[in-house]
Amino acid sequence: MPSFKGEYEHSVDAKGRVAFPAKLRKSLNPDAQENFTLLRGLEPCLYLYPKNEWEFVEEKLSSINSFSRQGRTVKRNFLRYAEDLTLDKQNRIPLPSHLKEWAGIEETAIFIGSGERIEIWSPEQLAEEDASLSHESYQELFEQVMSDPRPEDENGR
Amino acid sequence: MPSFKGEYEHSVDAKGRVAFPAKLRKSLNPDAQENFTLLRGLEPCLYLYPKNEWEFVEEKLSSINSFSRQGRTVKRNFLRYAEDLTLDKQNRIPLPSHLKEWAGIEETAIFIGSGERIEIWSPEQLAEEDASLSHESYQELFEQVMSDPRPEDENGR
DNA sequence: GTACATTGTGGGGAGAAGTGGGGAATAGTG
DNA sequence: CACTATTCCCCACTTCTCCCCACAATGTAC
Repeated sequence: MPSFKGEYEHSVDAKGRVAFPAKLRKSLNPDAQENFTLLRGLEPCLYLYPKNEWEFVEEKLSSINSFSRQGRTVKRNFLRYAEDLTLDKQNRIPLPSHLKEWAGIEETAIFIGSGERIEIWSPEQLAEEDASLSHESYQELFEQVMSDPRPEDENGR
Repeated sequence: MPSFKGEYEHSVDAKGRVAFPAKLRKSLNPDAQENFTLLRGLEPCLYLYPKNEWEFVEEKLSSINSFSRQGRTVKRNFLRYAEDLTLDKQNRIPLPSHLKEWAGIEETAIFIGSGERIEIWSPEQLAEEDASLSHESYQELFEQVMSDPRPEDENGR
């Protein structure tokens, strides 16, 4: 199954709508039917999961113990900022204002295909993230991660 | 299965299109059906994977944990600069402008068959890379890499 | 050598994608 | 209940991508 890839910069209009990139649309699983879940990422960006991939995330979440302090904390703070949304007839998504503000997205949004999910960044936050990653350190990290078999972690999403 | 080999120099036209070398075309797996993924290389060149080879790369990527910091950094920075593309009816590929600029490719592109993938270089960057590799150091490196059995690393792509 | 096929190179334009606005329908508030 | 705010639907325009065409150069077969 093809995964999301590429970087696309689009305008966010006055109503908070932004076009979902046509090339990313081609990588959507037909079962997902343009239904997504959008939430805060671990960096200052948003994570956009199509429905079929979000189901794996929920499966993982449901295996967490809701009665442990750690489990409750993770579930609460992961899910409280999540929202379901769908593409409109012009293939745009409405960015909820609380998520847009949190990620610092104003007039421009950058979509980054990252395998099973899509990240949505503001140009400023992305530039900061990029500035903190040198080519040398990326190269080392790449070689380390790509040559590391680590079969135990293979279902992490 | 035959692998890509050889070096071919072609013109890039004003629309960013460049002919895919006919001899490399003969080494394509018919299953790939002229579908490719193009991305930034680790050196200042582009990597072009036919679909069937890219699938192995994606398989490796999907085994990386998207919730670990290292995992998500690698996925983001590897996939954000990747794009799917297909040959047109004249067997040309459209080089996306962001990749073309990054690799310093202007009016001429050099294709280098490198086994399971193809590298695309600008003449200037290739000349620099060549200048920094003396025949002696290449010879040593060659003997070291080719005489090192290391079967664990053989799936790296 | 010639004739034909294949490969490489460049241009025009139709259709897809991106962008923005108005107004109807729905949800929220007092 | 009435009023306001938000969401959703539809439309229109601009820009970009991709399809098609044509010609020149090179390779292959006879």
